[in-house]
Amino acid sequence: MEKKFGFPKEEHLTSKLIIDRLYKDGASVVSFPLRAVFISLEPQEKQPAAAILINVAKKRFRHAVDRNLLKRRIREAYRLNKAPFIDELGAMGKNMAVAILYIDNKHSSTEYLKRKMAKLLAAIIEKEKKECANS
RNA sequence: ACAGUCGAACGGUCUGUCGCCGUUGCGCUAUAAGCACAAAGGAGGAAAGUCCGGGCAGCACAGAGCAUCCCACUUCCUAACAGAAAGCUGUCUGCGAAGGCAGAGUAAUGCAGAAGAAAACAACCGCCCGCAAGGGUAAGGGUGAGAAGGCGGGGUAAGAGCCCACCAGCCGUGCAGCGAUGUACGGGCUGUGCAUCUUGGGAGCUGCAAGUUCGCGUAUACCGACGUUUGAGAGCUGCUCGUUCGAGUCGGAGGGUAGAACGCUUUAGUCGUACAGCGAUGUACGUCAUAGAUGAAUGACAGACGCCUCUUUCUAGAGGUACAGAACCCGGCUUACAGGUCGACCGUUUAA
Repeated sequence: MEKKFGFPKEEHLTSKLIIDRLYKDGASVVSFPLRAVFISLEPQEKQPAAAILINVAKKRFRHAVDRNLLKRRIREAYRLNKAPFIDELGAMGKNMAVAILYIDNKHSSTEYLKRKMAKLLAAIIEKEKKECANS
């Protein structure tokens, strides 16, 4: 049985090539204080449905401790909310690379981030569906 | 008891749910490898700033000269240092324990300098001698950080180390100290700061995105300049000399890759004991093995307990719980920090 709430290394986005493409061509969705940049990829074997990158800008939080705390909270928010998102992607037969950026200058609680994360992921699916319908 | 100085060490604990990282064990599948399960681990005193020093790595290294940069009381420690220890001299703060700051040399040149009469072969006012011309004079004057070493006495026409006592500085000798230096005696008679400079010691350059190996992939197609002993160009620290290599090199334009492993954690290592030393530290023996990520793990959430402050119906409530996150590794420095602990010492008060 697959673990529902895991976040193994395969789901981290690490390829420099894909990251460059993502920032260049990716579509964007905002659910304040989160912003997602994403791009759909050709499905490949042995690849998870979604690869995620979390980023908190040094410009907004000067200390590494603050950035780490936010990245961890965002990661938890994603980990606990990803199941429906993955299912949808599976249904559409797509792989996706997503960068999640934090665009506030203040800290946010985990509870708040969870709610916003659910919204954000739903918005990605919606936008991608529209995209498919158009093309 | 209160207030303080210096030094040392610490800087949360536990439970539950869901996760992350590498290690080890075991099982499964057909090797490679992957998957599942389990176990024990998984940020700091500053991990920070990246300011010094070293290890390590690559490249370079016949030699000479010039320049550049860093250090500067003494002895000592160290792998090394701009660091530490123990001292020395001057000065400032404090009743004190203590603490801060400065510390190679000054031969030559320059600056100070819009002050002041004068910044070192001085003479504006003043004082003295003199009819005057002129001469003597650093005691008094205002300026300045600094005015002919300070202060008192003698002395003198008035004055002056001109002479004397004491003090400061300089030189010499003796004594004490490894030494900086201190001290005693003697001597002549003495202006300040800064820069350049001088003396002594030191410095090759670049940093783990170093570097090594494997893998993937391509293209020198094209254009321009110079050139093969009439030597393009490159290396040798920044320059010069000198020297070595040398048949391609440089620029434009364009193409490909950006995955993995090693480096990577065992060390100038931790802790303990003994010995040596005032001390930094060293030696010997024993002991322990303790993060290794790479778009970057070491967590999120909930609860309980500590600790601190305030309130209080006196056993509860409210609030707070810092600074801060490894990135090759060490030794320092600097900066940030809720809270409390220990040791030595100092002052005041009380008691004995």
